[in-house]
Amino acid sequence: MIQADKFMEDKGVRPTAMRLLVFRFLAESKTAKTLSDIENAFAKADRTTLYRTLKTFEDKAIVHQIDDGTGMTKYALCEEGCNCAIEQDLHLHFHCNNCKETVCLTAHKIPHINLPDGYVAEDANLVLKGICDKCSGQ
Amino acid sequence: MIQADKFMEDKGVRPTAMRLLVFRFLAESKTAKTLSDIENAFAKADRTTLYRTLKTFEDKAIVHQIDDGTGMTKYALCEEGCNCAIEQDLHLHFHCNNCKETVCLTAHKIPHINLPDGYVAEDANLVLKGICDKCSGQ
DNA sequence: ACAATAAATGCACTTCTGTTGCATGATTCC
DNA sequence: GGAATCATGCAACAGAAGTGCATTTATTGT
Repeated sequence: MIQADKFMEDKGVRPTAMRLLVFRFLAESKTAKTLSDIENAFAKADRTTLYRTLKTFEDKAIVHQIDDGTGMTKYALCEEGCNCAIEQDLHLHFHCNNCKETVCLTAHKIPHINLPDGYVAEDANLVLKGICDKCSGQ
Repeated sequence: MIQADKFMEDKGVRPTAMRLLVFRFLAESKTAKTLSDIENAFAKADRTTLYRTLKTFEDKAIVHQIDDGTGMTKYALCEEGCNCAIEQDLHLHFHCNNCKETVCLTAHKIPHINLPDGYVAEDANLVLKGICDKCSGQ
């Protein structure tokens, strides 16, 4: 992992203490996290600050939002080379019905779909649900 | 369209006045509707009643929920032969960024995805976003 | 270094959707 | 007709998302 503060400055985000903590928390997470997850991870954190921190991160293509159908938006770090900034990085997400965690499957892109005449796709969201590798005992 | 009340009785749902209205409203809709949409369509309707009506419809496989990423769950009638009751009917949904409407593309099934070892898919949700046929002027 | 400016943070509050409890009204069954 | 069951409506709550504003912290220019 590169230096977090240098990385953030390169992205045009001031590396404050809180932001570095959030960044590192997400970096160490293997799964996508909700705002509440992050809030609970730091006892003294204010929800609004975290909310705006994540929004800033999103604007600067440091994290991307994930809507896995649980009703709570989750956040995950963009991978090296994730081009969320320019266009949507159309990898799919997997939500485990057992451990309730959601992971990015960055290697798996959403396949192209032939739409009826007149429909123009600009974005896509594919969420698979089932049992993840850890829960399937493999 | 078959008789709505007979259809509902076959499904095991008592065809009350409100339910028939909701059913007909959804039947006449080309797009998926939110609870608020339905609420606004009938001035004197109570939100709770509509909420439970939709829940009942869902249990009896008359409608299915759609999560198009807008944050509001939408509802659409199940098609003839839609097997939501037995298993998920994995058709995809299209959300228009222009008119904000969401439609079922029942003819388009979600393609099979090869997952990494240990992952077992049980369900899937694919939402494409862009411009619909009406808004693209075709 | 110091003032002026800009950015980040924290608190309070609002809004909106989804949801449940409970009392009342309508329907079915015997 | 009366009991039981189901549907409805009102009120209230929960949780997440979002906004406004004041305060603190950092940056800039001189």
